[in-house]
Amino acid sequence: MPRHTATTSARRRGPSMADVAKEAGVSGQTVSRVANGKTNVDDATRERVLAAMRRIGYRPNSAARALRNGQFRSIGVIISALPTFGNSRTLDAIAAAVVAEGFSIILMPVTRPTQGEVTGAFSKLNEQAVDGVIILIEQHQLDQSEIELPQGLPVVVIDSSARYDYPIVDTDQADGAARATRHLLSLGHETVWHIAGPPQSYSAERRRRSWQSTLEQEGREVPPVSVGDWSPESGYQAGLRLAADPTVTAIFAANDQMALGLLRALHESGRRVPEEVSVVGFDDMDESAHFWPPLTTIRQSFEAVGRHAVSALLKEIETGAEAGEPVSVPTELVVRSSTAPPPS
Amino acid sequence: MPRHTATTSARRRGPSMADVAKEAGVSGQTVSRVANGKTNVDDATRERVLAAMRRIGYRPNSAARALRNGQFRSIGVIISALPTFGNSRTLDAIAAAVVAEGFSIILMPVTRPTQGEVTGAFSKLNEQAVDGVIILIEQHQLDQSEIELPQGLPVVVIDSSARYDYPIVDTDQADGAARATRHLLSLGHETVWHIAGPPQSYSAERRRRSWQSTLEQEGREVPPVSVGDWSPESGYQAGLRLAADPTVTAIFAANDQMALGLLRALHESGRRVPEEVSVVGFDDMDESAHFWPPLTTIRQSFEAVGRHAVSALLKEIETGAEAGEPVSVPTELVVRSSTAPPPS
DNA sequence: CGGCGAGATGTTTACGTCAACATGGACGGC
DNA sequence: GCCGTCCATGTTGACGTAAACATCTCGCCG
Repeated sequence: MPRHTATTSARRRGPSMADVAKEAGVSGQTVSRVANGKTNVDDATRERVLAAMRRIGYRPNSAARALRNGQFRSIGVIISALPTFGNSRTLDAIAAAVVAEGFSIILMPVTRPTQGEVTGAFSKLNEQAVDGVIILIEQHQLDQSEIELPQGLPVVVIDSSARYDYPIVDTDQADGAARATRHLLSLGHETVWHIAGPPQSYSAERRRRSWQSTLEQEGREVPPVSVGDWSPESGYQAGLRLAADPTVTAIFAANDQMALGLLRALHESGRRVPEEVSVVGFDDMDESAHFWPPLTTIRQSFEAVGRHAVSALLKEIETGAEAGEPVSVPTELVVRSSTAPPPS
Repeated sequence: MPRHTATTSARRRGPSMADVAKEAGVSGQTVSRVANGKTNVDDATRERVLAAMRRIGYRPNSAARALRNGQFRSIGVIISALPTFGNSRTLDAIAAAVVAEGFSIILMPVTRPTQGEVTGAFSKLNEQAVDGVIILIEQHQLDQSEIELPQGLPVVVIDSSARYDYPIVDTDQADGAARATRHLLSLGHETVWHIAGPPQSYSAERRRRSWQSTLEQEGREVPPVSVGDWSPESGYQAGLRLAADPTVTAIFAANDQMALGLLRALHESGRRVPEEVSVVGFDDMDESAHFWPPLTTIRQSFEAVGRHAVSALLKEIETGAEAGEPVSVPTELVVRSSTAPPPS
């Protein structure tokens, strides 16, 4: 590697407290006091320092501050499948809550949710740069074997199996799936078919199990499950098969995207929604109200999930307390035009 | 604020190089050399140090490293409307590219894209913690008056007006809109109607202008514009009005979400797509292929935009060079089932 | 067999900030 | 008028790292 002179590629360092101090004719410590809003500074002096700061464009150096305090005031988010509807919403809520607390947020994307990638995310992005971590990973083989997270770093897990020792925040998946199933049953349908998400996903599993046990509780037959991968395409494929069976009158898709594909399959097969077949989704995406027909679905509050995750993490960071109670965020049934009583 | 003893809320600092040095019986400097993969270390010594690191769980302290080097190896992303389809995709691409370069990424969300919020994002999250910034803001009043960005911090702007002095990376909006318009014209439609995005959005403006000038070039009448706000609901409202006019046979919606609302309005009004009315969208969301009918649209590569933004920024960081050439990412017409020749 | 260079390792110091302690002046009570 | 107090401000040092420089040990060549 060639040597450069200081001006070439080296970042020219910004002005430091010492520069401000010289400019204002005070000591560095006084500058520090002003920068941190301490009260024991004469008003005139404070003004002079503030003016000097503005004049030379002083910005506090967060690295030095972090080094001094042993705290970074920032939290990391390990996330996979960021552009996913739910994940991006949750991330947004997390980010908003985090900055509201005066922390900043470091994003650690992983391409695939494998064990190695996740542990790598910790070490690769030197984990000494965060005070805590939120793990937001859709489907994980993680559960296969314990993943080792660095020493005493506070961690909150969203949407995980209960295998972790860390606080968990999530939507009440079981309750949502039960609502969807009961809604269809209460309209008079004999039973409810299901297009599930990928079995590696813990949310998908919970929705599937809850759908099943709700049917069993009501003494209904449990039809075979179609398995998708959350994508509209997989919903479409499953829908094509379901549409061919005239006994199918009610379908619960594990998310809105698969419901969209399902609707398309039903249209193409000439099965009218909701007159012949009723459909319920899960998520309540922005788009769902404008599907054709507008989709009845289960709304989950990603915002609440994000907020709870942040507050749990911050509490853990401040008190040093280990894992608190898991938090379960309730869901809501949104009835639109894709459900109706079965044809008589 | 009450005083705590060291064990209470104070983050217990992890082991430092000094600890490793003592454990391995070498000097701190040698530990540093091993940590940084320098070659001038005896193999036996290196092994010993590595073992010591593992034994006591050493992690490099990035704050101290940043302080020493004057570099953070991290870049900030100022983003508004994160959960938006395009933004989350772009952010994902940015994140992937950034970590591939060994940098980490700090998220700075702003709730509204006002001048104050954006400048606040710089100072609030002490901007000394990043080596550069990518601004990803959908619609901005920013252009109203110059926003003052901190001194010599490298900046890349995505989807902005040309008012900035910073490198700009964006989709070739004009080209995309022209493709959409010409596609409809080439099917035999007399003219093309347009549902535009919000006028504050520079992308929306460019799409609208390109649609208009394409029509003018072809000597077609330019119908009045419907203005939406990107949401399916606004597309639906505009669609209701358009559907009532029997002379409307071809509509170009400025994004897929508004196209979705438009499709619903056409269905509700009993206007068949594509037999009576053709529709083209813009974005090519995952869902678009499964709209009813599957949507003809303009695909833009958010991935390419993200990648280019990162490489432009990194180049600027390394060389210190000011604003490079703006980058324009091409679009692609994806023909599906929502377009056809007009009814004869 | 003395000297010299190369490579391994140690020592010093500075990066920017802020807690802890030190200093120094003003003011009030007796 | 002397002393104790309080408040503004200054000085010192340490956080963990790594560049620069210093030292020490070999081995090789003349």
